[in-house]
Amino acid sequence: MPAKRKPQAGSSTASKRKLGDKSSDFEESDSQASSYEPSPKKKAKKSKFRQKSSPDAFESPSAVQHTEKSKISHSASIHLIHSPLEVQTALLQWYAGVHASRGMPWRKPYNPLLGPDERAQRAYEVWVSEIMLQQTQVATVIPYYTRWMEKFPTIRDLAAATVDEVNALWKGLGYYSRASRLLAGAQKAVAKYQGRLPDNAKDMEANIPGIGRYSAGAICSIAYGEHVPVLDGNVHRLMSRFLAVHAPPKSKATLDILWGAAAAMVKPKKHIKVSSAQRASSPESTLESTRYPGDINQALIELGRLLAGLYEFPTSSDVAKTTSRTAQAKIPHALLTQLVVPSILPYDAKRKETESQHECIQITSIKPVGDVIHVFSHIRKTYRTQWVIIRGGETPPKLKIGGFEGSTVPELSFTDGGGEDGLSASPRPLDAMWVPFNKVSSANMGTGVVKVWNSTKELWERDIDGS
DNA sequence: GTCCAGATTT
DNA sequence: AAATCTGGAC
Repeated sequence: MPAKRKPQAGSSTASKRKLGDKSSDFEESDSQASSYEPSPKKKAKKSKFRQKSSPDAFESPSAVQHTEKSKISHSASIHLIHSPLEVQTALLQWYAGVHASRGMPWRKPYNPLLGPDERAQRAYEVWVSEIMLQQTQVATVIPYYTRWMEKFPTIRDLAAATVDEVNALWKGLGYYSRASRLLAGAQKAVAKYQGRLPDNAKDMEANIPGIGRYSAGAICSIAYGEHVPVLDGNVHRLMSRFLAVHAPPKSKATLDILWGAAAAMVKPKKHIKVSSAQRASSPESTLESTRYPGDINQALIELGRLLAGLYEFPTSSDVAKTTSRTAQAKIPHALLTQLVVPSILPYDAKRKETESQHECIQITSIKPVGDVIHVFSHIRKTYRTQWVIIRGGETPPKLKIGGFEGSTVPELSFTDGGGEDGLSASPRPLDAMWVPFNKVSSANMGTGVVKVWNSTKELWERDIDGS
């Protein structure tokens, strides 16, 4: 998914990261389970998976370095969404608060009462926006979109236009072949479909030039309410992290997993029969009726896109390469100041009987995990990771984020590595950034997995036990 | 992202 | 020979 709906410029490191980048590989061999290999590549393109010879400092105790292309030995089921409803709820709740924030003129609330013609008009609008968004970021597209709709309010207006008129409006967007396909698509829709874009993704993709799997899914879910998935670069990034996928990002196996996950998100729920009277009185059913596939897809895209407001684990920047192992072990204690915590006991201090578990937190263990290299554009960053166990407190400590201390923790937490990420929004609990320990890699180091809030307690307790 | 041409598989 | 996959171009 190269050129596409670009993430907000300069927002964060993640926008430049290659998902599944294998610049370094640490995967704890995880004995059991099936062996899942992302698409059997023909010849051994070993060079592509450059190995990292663990430099200086220390060796990672649990990391295993592979000399061959690593195979992932775990059940493929970890890459499935196990409670789509739960995730959907959190996602839509998040989206409800941001969907209108960027003033996208093509984004309108889904109206299930619309008739065929009105839906087709919506499809036209979404279509134009989607094609423009494939190559340009939202802020830039808006004025182009507005001008376009003024000149060609309906698909019939577009169909009647000349290439020159279209190109004139497209000027500055580049990729003119898209503009000409837009025109060709409109003409075909008028000539063969009574001026209405096909109302289902399959037909749309098969018959309208310039519309592929992604666009068909986006347009049909948003305009027609069809339960079809979308997977663009943003959703790819989101789902990769959510499911802790660490594999060649473009391989068929990886794509299959991600499309499957995207499909699970919009899978229609066999709704329980509710009378309109019940619906009116039950907030539950009201929410249920609000779960339109188009909203889910847009929410996924939106969450995967800017990427600002992402969080990383507490990090100390610019640590000298020569820092000794002993000196490094002292860093985590200083990092506690980045957390919202009750009083802190020194690492080595013996806990006095009088000191309540709840009033004090204390680091009880610090272990080097190994180095993780994060490469994005021209920057190459080494994370010297340490596994720190913190004991005490009633709940997982939250990250102190400038000015937002104490605000509400959203149900969805999404984090990213990279020190230059804009840290905004509300503080996240540390455990919301939890990443399966055996999956620490360049692809997800410092990257939190989106977690549904009500599942974090369990994770927290499990981590404390060190199991 | 989509399209297309060449390679591969059934 | 049709269906599917893959890598590069726009």
